[in-house]
Amino acid sequence: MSEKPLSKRQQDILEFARDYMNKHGRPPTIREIGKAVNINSTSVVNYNLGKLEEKGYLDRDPDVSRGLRLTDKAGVAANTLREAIDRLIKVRLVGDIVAGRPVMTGNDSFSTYDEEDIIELSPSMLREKPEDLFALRVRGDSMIDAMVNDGDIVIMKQQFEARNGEMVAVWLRNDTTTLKYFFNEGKRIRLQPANPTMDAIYVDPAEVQVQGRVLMVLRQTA
Amino acid sequence: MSEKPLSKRQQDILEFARDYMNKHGRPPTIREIGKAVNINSTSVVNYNLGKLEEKGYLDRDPDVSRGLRLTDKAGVAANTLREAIDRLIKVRLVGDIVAGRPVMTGNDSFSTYDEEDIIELSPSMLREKPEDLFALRVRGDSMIDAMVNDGDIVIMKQQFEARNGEMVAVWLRNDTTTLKYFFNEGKRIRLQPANPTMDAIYVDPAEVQVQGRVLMVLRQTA
DNA sequence: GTATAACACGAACACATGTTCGCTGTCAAT
DNA sequence: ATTGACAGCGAACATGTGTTCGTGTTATAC
Repeated sequence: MSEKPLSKRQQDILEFARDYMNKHGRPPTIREIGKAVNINSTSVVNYNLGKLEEKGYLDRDPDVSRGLRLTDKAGVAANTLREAIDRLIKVRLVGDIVAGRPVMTGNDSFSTYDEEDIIELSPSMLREKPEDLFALRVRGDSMIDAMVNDGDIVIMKQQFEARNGEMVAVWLRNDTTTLKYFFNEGKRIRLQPANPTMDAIYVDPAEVQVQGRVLMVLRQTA
Repeated sequence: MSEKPLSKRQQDILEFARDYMNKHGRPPTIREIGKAVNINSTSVVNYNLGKLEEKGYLDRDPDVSRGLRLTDKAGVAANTLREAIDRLIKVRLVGDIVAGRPVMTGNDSFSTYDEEDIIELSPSMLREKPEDLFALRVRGDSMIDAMVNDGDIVIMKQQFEARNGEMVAVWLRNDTTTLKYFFNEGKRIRLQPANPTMDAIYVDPAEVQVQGRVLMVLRQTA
């Protein structure tokens, strides 16, 4: 492992490339790098990119425009996670989930929902279509029995039916939305809190509307 | 909102672009799309890209090579999130956290830790360096009072000191690692469980070793 | 001093790539 | 039959972009 430090130019190039990719979703060209880092000659940029590749900060595809990729050594992995989460939250946070009210969504997910649409969704479809994912921010501590805090973000997959044992968001006829484990016991449906010290509730199937399955719970304490 | 369905070709283009970007980290060129979707003429690809842009599935930067970006409508956000999480977990899951044992890490984080290294880390450094992030998978339900389940993944930032009110992973001299809210009360340190029905424990500062601050809790129920 | 390597510059080149244009075919509406 | 919108084709063009080459500069070692 050669521990040659990066020159200022090389650091600038790395930083610019990282920002550029975050901003534009594609790698920069040699000339774009040059302009940003005040290098007039494309060959100099090319030269330094070669050095960065030697040192393992990026990969290059020869003869391909914008053919460079930052490696983990250049510090992308953790960043992309945070940005992806930020983005998901910004884009797909379709509503809040509050005890005492049904889930309200602005536009596309549940508002256009229609009884007629409760058709069987094939499991493969669900796996393949990430568009069905959405996120809800939990307000209040009504979900505390599901180990979900005030402020937590629940990432769900939209589906209107549930299999036994899945944790789902259900809307009850008494205008309450909760997160519970779902068990269909034939004549009635058992909704089991995640907290074992709390009792299950039993409801008539007609009074239950499954809204989605809980895939992930996110809690930010920063 | 025109609800024209996408033609087969346009669906193929979207899918190919998504895969290509996941694989190569850069958008494809018109000709690459053409080859993948069996279109011989670049103008036809161009035409369909225009249609897709009209319908809001992507953005294009004119006169820029590989100047196309998929929008959220095309279902990228959720994908990148999942991949980023997978990647982070794969790369940075440095160990398990089990009640009754201190945190064990294979290589770089805590194992090389030395008493001498407990030096003040500037907050700005922490903000700037995403390398300090790491993840732990919680085993057992000893953290249940912190609203953290068996199997949850805790994303932490390595730090050896804590400010009051932060949720931290602490290692106690009795060989226990727990997640608690941290309060330094001078002579003693109060460790407060997240669950309000549980009592705080008080420990001597010499017996407490802060290992990191909890940034995020991840629970996958899929 | 000279030699050598690392770094930088600018110009020229080759080809990759987005854009444009004329043409054809299909299909539904008139 | 005619029109017009839509979809597709192929060729030509202008420009974007990676590559190469000769040269110059600076620092270090001999």
